[in-house]
Amino acid sequence: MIVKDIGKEQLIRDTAKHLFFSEGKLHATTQDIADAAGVNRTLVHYYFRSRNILFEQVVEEARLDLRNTIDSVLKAPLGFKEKLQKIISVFIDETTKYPFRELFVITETNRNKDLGTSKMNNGFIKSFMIEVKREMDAGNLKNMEPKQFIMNLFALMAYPVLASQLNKAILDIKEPEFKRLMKQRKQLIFEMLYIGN
Amino acid sequence: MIVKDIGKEQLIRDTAKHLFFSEGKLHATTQDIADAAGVNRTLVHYYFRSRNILFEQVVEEARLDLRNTIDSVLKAPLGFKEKLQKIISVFIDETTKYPFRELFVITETNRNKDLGTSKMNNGFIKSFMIEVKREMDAGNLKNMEPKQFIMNLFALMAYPVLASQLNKAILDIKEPEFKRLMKQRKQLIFEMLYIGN
DNA sequence: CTTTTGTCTAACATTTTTGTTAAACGAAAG
DNA sequence: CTTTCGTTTAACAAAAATGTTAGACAAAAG
Repeated sequence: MIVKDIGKEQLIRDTAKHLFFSEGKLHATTQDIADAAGVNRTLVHYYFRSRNILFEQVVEEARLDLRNTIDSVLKAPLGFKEKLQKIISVFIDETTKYPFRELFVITETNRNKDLGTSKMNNGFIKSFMIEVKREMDAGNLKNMEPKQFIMNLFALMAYPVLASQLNKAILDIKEPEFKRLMKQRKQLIFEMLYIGN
Repeated sequence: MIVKDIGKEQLIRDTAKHLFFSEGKLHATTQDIADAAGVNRTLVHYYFRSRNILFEQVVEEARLDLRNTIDSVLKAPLGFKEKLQKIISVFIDETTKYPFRELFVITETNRNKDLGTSKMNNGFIKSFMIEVKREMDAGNLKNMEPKQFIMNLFALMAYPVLASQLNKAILDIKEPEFKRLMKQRKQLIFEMLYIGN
């Protein structure tokens, strides 16, 4: 992992993120984090006072990153078709980079039902849903409730990476083939959803 | 929760499963489990000797249940169309009953990469993939690699429930509406995948 | 040079979770 | 009735994880 020299505080935060989001070690202890960062465990407490504070910060960053990722593409000034392609592209790139980030947010959002709710929803989704409805009326998308469309979109983008180990096990495939399949998916997902031309 | 009188051992196992799979409390301690089961914590150790043994048993049961669910429908002697409908129906019913079971299996399969692999894959998926290929050639399914089709299928079935809290947050909906949307999905997923008549 | 300041660490303390033991209890067998 | 045997529990022990303190250290300020 690339290490910034800017400071141990950021190093610790980044390492925690790396353990949680890239390696999927959801139960990593302060010791695990310190070891991975190559610092003394006490330093974690020096900067964050408690594991929980570090934890909260990282969860919050994850939730924000996820939300920003979604927002930044939803509000892009593009035609629907191009926007949809961009959403898929950006989201899959992000997901590949941090395969477990969404799993992490899911787990934490489940654990603390109230906390996440208010911080995720925003106006962009609503205006995107209106666009979706318009495209359905125009015959470019299969007709359904826009909310269903969005759930389908996220499902197709997120699930395969999220459950990559399980998918590999069920389909009996190894990493190289899995990588190849993931590459195909940007185009594939678009084709599954967009039936216009 | 309905409690069988058959014995505390099974009660403890069931309670653990309930906490893990239905409530999503992935980090429940022996104390949590004992409290939820209404038994003394020592009893957990009396029957299972260690938390880890109980844990392994429950993971194994989950993996087996998931595999059995998949197998039982895959090998059903039905035409493809009916089989696909049945797969979706059974899987969604199961997922609704144990919303976190797959999340749990995913998390654990991630944690212990080697363990799960061998125990999940089996012949039924392979023969199902052949059926899928045949239906693609017949023009009843959009043409793609069968493995992609299966990932799409699982994604559409599993993700919305798995990430229900996140979906509710993003789409700004409450439980009743979410339930309604879930009910619609059996038909919807089928229609998205099966383009024949 | 010495003082200050922020960073870092070892040693210690506390809390949380897990695991063990010895004994209590009640039902069924003798 | 008393013995046996599986179940259950309280009390104790150990381990794992978190949190605190006092002081070392080095670089910058005086």
